[in-house]
Amino acid sequence: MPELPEVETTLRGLSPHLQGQRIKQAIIRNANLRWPIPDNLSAMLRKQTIQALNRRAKYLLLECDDGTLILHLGMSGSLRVLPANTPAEKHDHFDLLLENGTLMRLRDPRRFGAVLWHTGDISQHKLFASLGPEPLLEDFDGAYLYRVTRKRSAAIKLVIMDSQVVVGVGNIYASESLFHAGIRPQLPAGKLSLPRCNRLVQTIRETLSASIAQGGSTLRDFTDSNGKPGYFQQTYRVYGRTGEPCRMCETSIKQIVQGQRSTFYCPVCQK
DNA sequence: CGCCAGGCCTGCACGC
DNA sequence: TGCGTGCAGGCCTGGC
Repeated sequence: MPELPEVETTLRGLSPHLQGQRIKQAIIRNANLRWPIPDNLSAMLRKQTIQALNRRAKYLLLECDDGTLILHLGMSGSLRVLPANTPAEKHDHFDLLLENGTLMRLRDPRRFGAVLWHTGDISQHKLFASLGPEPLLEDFDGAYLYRVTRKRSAAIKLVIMDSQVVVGVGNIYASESLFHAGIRPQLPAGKLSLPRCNRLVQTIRETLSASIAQGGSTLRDFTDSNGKPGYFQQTYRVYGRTGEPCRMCETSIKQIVQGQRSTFYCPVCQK
């Protein structure tokens, strides 16, 4: 369940190991991810230097000399840095072996992740062309959210999970942010006032930032082959707490389905 | 054994 | 036309 904070933590953990390093070899053990890993990827990556590592939405971007390696962790993916001779296990589908002996390994049991190669401007890539703003950058603010929700009758929870509105707000943080903002997930987006849009933007930023900060504390384990790099269990306010007492008012937390996924909320604290 | 979770893309039908 | 919306389907495995 990598959400944006896990992806950001992974980025920060990988960067010092990978930045400026030259790729010796890419190994594809199972190309069958969400989309097939391109056939020619190994040839493309050979001798490429990783100039910079970045993140857009939940995609990790390894910017190389001649193009960008796009990585997505899907539901169950994780990336680790390991010694070059570490034996691969069952769900280890992709390796990047660096000339300095470092190995970056993708493990993804459910194979919802992705490994893609793109040359040219990444914003032109099909997957990136219509993405909304990053939730932690300044162009995502209350005025923006107010403007883009005006004519939308869909539930606010679905709208903040719409990657054209804002990226990186997954199912867990959507429920959590709405709880902190005191907004009922079913509320038609167009009915939110400007102050409530301001508040919701604030709580989205805060829940994501707090989680990233917490993830940072696990970074020392990033290269530990036994650990789960950059992943962290948190205490949620509503997510997964169906029937348990609200931490604010003790009312039983409700679970509903929106857009074929579970939503959790407090029927008293959220209006 | 069956069912569910999850990210996120794709396709369909429908109404304005 | 082209969009927003609601729905379903696909991909996959581990855990209950």
